[in-house]
Amino acid sequence: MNIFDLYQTKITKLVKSANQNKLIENIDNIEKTNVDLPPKHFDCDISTNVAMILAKNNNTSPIKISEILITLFKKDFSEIQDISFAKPGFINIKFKLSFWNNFLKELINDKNFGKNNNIINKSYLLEFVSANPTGPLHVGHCRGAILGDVLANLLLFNNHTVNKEYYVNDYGNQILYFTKSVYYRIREKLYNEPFPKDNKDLYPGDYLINIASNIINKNNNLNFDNFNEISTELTKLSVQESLNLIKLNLNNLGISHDKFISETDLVNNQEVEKVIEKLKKKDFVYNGKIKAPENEKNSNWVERDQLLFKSTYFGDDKDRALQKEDKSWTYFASDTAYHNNKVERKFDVLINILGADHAGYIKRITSVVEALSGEKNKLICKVSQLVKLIKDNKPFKMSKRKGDYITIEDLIEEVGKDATRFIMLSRSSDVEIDFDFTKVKEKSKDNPLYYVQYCYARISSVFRNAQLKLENNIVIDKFNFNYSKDEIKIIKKISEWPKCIDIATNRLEPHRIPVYLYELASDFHSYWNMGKDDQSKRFLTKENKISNEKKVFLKAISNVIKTGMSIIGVSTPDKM
RNA sequence: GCGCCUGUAGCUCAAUUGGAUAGAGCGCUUGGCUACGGACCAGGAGGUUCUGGGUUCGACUCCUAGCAGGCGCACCA
Repeated sequence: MNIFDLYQTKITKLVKSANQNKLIENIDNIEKTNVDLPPKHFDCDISTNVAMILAKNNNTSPIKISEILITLFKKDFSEIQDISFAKPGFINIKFKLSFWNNFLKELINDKNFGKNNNIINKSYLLEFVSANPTGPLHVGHCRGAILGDVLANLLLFNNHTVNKEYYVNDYGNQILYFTKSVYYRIREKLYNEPFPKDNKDLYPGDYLINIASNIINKNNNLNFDNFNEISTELTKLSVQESLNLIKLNLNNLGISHDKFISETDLVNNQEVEKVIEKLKKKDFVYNGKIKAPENEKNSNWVERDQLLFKSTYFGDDKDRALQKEDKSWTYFASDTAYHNNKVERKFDVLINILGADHAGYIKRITSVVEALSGEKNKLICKVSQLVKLIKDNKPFKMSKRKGDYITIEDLIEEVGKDATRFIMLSRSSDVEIDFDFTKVKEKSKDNPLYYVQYCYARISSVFRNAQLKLENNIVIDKFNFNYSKDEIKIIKKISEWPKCIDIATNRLEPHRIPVYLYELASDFHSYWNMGKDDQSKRFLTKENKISNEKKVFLKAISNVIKTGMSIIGVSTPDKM
């Protein structure tokens, strides 16, 4: 139950009937009203701006409107204890205890408390990670990976359908160089030939040695004497080995995709030609030249005639190349084919999670999706900003070349899966994260993750001491508890949970969940410590018994913590 | 030069789609453990929300013009 939505509906209804009874003449902008949380220093529970909204069109003052509405409220809503007007025009409502008792009664055994049951379910295609299959993932990749995974969890929690996909860029020059690198490592192993370290195009990382060994061991029928003869086969094997590493990384982070889509397959199945025909028919493809960029280092700019997509039509800076000089497809062309494939599968919404370094790509890919689907905003691109690594108080630049980078394996080993997920999620994805590797290791004790987990562990401990099981449903007939002000404060916080989920889902901003959970945990710890001075705030009696009132209170808190933590994909241990 | 992101307390960040007196953590500072687990809590100091203009009853939030930092700007992927 979202009490804010509930009251929004109630208020709208009330205003409409006031309108029919000629009490309020003009209610055109009734949609603009909202129901919100009042500031802390007001002794009330919810607040609405409806009087200010209606005052304008009716050419009157908010106080006049509020007088009418308050009278109606008092008549119709028995759960209201107090309702008042506050400058500059808010109506503040305070509920009776019975309201909060009913609220708890509804959510106490509801494992899905927070879910919005009123929204229309949609089908989503969520593409994320999609890192090149040329080696294991590094720390930079994992932010987007976690973001995507949690977005999927959020959408699923709200009953949407979600397909999680990984687009495998196993086509093009990078893959050719990667395969060649593997080839040289194989020759190094078999024939003792030194790896050409001065070739800047090759991948020097040590992990290639393992990949090479694996390929040799699994394929003793292959002849490695001539690269050209085995290049197709070797590409496949090398990509496969890379993907195994990547899947292992993702698995360590608790992430799994439903589907891996191969770029090579799309190209081999003529999907690129198909989509270009489709775009040509709509007159979005032509042969032409691109203008040189206006930066300084364009002295060696070569103007070429190329097959171009008319992305300027959709507001892009320039049209984008689909074909290279040698007539092979650009990355953008095959990605267009992939997105056409997505469009043809008829999802309601497409979402791509991109790293900040690919943000410049968004305009052209959303343009092409609009061209193909005829729908604006069919594709939503979510950018995850950089993770700035800091080591020993210095920025730490990762370099694959030097073998100087932090892998996901390092990270999980040092920090742990749960802490990694929690930290990566606790900031808005629009903001860069400082990830101080040294500090996170040292200070893992005062990590916000533990603060929230500790809350759950404390509640578990109370139930354990009372010989009860926290996960069992609570069976109580009468909810007429006399909660104190400090308890109501936490119950009110719980009532914000559905709103938090709503906003996080609608705006695709999962960071709101760890932020909320931290606040809830903070309120709880604060209450817990009150028990030291005040017997009535202790959960257990001397005989280790717990009252129904306290049982319900704790269960409600633990439900929200548990649900929230499972959405962000971290554990809630009973003991720490 | 252009595009995207960011600019809030000394530092790292929140701020419920435009609400009322802008909140946390760290750091600084004063207190609290014969414990329902102190991985905790209570208090204090700390703000011209980068700047100017605009819209609005109301702006950290929207518009506009700047300033500063980050990322990107070819046929790489």
